[in-house]
Amino acid sequence: MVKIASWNVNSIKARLSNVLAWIETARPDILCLQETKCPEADFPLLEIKSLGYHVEAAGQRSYNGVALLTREPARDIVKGLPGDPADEQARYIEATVGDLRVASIYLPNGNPVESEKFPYKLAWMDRLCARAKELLRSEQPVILAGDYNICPADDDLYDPVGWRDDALCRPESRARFRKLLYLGLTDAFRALHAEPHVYTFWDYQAGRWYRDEGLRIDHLLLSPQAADRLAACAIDKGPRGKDKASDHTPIWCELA
DNA sequence: ATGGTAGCCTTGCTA
Repeated sequence: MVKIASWNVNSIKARLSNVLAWIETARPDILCLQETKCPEADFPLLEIKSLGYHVEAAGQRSYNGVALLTREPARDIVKGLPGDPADEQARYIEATVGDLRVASIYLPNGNPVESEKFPYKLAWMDRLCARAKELLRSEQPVILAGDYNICPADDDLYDPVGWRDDALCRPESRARFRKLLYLGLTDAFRALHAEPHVYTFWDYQAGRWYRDEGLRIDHLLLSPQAADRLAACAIDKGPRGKDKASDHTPIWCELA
């Protein structure tokens, strides 16, 4: 059994003690991080390596940043989503770990939709779709894990009407997420859990956590060869309730 | 109620 988790930590430096504590209890084989918010040279390697993990990171100052924490060394690392050499935002890292090809994805938020940020999001999703096609052609187990900044359906958030025109819920965004599924990828959480209103993100503002008013925007997408092995998938709400919490909480799955 | 919070270092921007 291999356990793969994804967590938007909203700064690895600010979250280090929470992350270390979660790793010690959850013991994932692979942990995909997003919004690390630091260049690779500043990544807190010692503390993570002392828990028995290898670190591969793609970062930049202040914004974005992704990483792969793995118990086995990662091989054949790709940093940056292929398809646009001019894109300098640190939102994608991909590697082979054991027999699994895994990516940590921080998909652009896209708000406000009137700005250039929304077309950037949609174009980024088109590039992700192209990359997913390539990976699926390998017929290997693949897991695309991360903060997709996409709320797939109205029962994946607390207020569908209020969020209707948000970049996380817009039809253009949801259509591109469905396109990933139509390629043959499986939403691991939805494959095993039908219940509505289960979330991975609760805004810091307006008491959203205390009211359980959140969104399901962090996803584990599996190729058929990975989905065949899917044994469990869960959202661990524990870390969201801790002091100095990220606004996201980890989602994990186990493959037989 | 045009609010509210968190993290970065840019005392505004991103989310």
